[in-house]
Amino acid sequence: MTAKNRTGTSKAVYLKLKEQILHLELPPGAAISEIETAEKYEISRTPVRDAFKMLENEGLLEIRPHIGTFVSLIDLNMISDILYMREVLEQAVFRDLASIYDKSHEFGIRLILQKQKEMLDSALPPDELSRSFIISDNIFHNTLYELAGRKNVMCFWQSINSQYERFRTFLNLGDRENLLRLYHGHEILWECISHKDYGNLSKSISHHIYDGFNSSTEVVSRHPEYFKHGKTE
Amino acid sequence: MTAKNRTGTSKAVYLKLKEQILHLELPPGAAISEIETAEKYEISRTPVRDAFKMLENEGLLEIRPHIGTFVSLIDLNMISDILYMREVLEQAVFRDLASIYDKSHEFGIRLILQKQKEMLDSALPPDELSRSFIISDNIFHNTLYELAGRKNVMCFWQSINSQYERFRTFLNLGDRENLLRLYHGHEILWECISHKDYGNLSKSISHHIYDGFNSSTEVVSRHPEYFKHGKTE
DNA sequence: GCATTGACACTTGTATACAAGAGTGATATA
DNA sequence: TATATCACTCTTGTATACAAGTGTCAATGC
Repeated sequence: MTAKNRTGTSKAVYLKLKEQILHLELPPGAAISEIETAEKYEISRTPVRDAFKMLENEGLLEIRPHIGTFVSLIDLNMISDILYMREVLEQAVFRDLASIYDKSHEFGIRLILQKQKEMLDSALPPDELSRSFIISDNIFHNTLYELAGRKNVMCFWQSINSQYERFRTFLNLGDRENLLRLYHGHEILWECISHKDYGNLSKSISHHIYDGFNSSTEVVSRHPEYFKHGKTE
Repeated sequence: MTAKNRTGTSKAVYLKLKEQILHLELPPGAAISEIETAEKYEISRTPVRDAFKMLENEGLLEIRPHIGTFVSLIDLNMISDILYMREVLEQAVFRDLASIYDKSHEFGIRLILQKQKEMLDSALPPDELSRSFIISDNIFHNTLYELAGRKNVMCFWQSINSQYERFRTFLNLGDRENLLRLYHGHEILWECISHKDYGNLSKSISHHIYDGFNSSTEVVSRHPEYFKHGKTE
């Protein structure tokens, strides 16, 4: 973290902290101080404050004036609603994409899918595999949104996706078995789109999204302190 | 703007500026300086900067480092995608609401609708009528989301709704005739929900949302400098 | 006349000092 | 012993000084 930059310092801190939060190195509920962070990266409080505000906007931090700043607890109700939005939006967007699908779209998508398959067949260490695959997963979805002409929907989406990303990491949805299921989900998704199979498209999207989430109760109960258990309404 | 507060100053400035932007008192493209704003409200640059960042997050300001800060142009592609998301999400949420509807929901909604009717029948000056009605319009939609048990969806929604609000003001969708159409849209919407009339529900939502937007080209062409006419893709 | 250059006035980004809320714990008092 | 109070230290909020990028425009050299 060079201290010479006169621009981009805030963003660098933001990205660094975000990574640590998403990978649970900064666990939910942890206290995080402006001064501490500033000293750690040898910068002043100002860019740190900027970064904190950005993370607060994404729901990853909770700033309580004159008390402290804390990594936000995982709000299962929020996660549920995020998945709901994703389900509804993707069903609509991908249905639109299927309706305008033509052969020219094939190549780009096949390329991404093949890359994912190669990753899974490779001998990458689990941690690295997981990280690479999730990046490629995002690219896959981004590309579909873009082909459907709904780039803005994707843009907006990324701003609230952080909380779900963290949850996904927590569930350790990154092991090989889960990644394989994700990959097969992608293949099925694309089959449905390219064959304009609207009936199975909706079902495969819902399954793809909620896969893993519904079987999370057992894992969640092992770290109750990470979760917000407010009023269930 | 009291300068004695040690908390809440940023938020106050944010709300004030947001109001001015949404009501086009600060028109799209206008330059707005941190120092100027700070002097105007007799505070320092710090809370002004915070407010600017918040508005940038909502897409209402564009901060160009070392150049200046400008009220963002209205991006019609973005508006289109926002309406699309709203259409898709509301169709899903309201359909869910219809499926769990029972008589106990009736009273609260009827109360809101009656209030709106009274507004329209009153002799309020157009400006005030418009403002009050839009607030009540938001309450109406909020309540429906809440009844459907999707409060978080609404929350998230409000964070990207600002740009649409501004566009709506620009179109002068606040005149009595348009407000009446909005009101009738509400009545029809609620009829569909309470009678579980799924077929007409989707249609009336789409109509309610796009009403006014499609007839906007003429008005838009009168102020081309307010709009972003980037690549149409 | 034209192009280049450099001083200058602006902007936002960053660093730092101070203000004030909020919790903690020791101490004085009943 | 129980309780209230006050000092201390932590936090974030705000004010201000300085750094550095960017564009303007006039002066200078050709």
